[in-house]
Amino acid sequence: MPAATQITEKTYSIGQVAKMFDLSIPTLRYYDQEGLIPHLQKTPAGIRRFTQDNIDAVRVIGCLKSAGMPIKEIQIFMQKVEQGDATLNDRLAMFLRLKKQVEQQMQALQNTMDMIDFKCRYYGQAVQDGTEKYVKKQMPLSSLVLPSNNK
Amino acid sequence: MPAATQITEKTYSIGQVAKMFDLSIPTLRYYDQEGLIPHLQKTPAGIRRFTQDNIDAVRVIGCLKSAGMPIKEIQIFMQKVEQGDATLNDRLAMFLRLKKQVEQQMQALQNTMDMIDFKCRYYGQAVQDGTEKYVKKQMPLSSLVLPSNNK
DNA sequence: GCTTGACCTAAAGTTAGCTTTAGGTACTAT
DNA sequence: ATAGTACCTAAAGCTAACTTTAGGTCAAGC
Repeated sequence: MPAATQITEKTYSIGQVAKMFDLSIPTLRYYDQEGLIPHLQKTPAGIRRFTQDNIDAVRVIGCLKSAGMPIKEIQIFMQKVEQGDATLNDRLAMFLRLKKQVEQQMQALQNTMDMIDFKCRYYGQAVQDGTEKYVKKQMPLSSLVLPSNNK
Repeated sequence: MPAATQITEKTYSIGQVAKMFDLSIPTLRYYDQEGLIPHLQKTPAGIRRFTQDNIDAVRVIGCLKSAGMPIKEIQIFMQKVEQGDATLNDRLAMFLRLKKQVEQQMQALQNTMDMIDFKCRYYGQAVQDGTEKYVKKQMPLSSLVLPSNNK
């Protein structure tokens, strides 16, 4: 064994991380300020150094955000991450809940897509006719039935 | 033929429409103010009366919003609706563009779902192990490959 | 030794999309 | 006629998620 077993992990500057994720530097600082990046360290001079774990956290933030989760809730999740193994159950429960929410979002987006497809057909015909007059009666919006909300 | 052919279409109050779509009354007024509801009429006393067309417009607003379209753009679209048949091409083009955007959103949401599924498996194992220690090495986040961005 | 570029903090500013407030009008039933 | 309910406008207020501003540190290269 070496006398000084200091495994200095590779780290990245805030600018490098910003480019990786196409985020602005102030945004990353804001995330840090809000406690969204567990265990993010600074050099004695006060410069942030991102470890792989920190980078993974930024990736998870992106995921949670695109699932529509507000910053405050992401904060709560990251606090649980900081608390270690005692919160594993909570974190699993959180992702299971999130999965259901995202399933609903996908269904909602599919409904939106159905409406858009309808409108594409509608306006496709209207453009052919040169007027909306005929298509308006033959393809009323009411002919687009919303899918039953199966629970 | 009757002497006075006044086809008085059935109309709805703002409160009724609010309930139909589960929107607040101020929200509907705000939409009207922003010009999102073409041809919305008021009684001489200034009370809004929603025709079927107006109600269809509210439904379309909901669709465009859930497609992530900002109010300002919905406004532009509704202005084209008000301009009549001359803008049919524009409106078709708009929905075709929107369709592509929503396809991308669905792909993004699928990626989010993949991450969530991964985290469910990850924390499921961690909970079984009683610690994150082992699963962290065996299932690093990097093992979740992002799908190639096929154009 | 001085300029350049990347970083820092604290605090104020911005934008979207509503919501709330304050004060008033108009049918509806008792 | 008066109480209640639903509607109205104009304007101010609110929240989230950043962004911008102002002023400063630090290490590297010329």
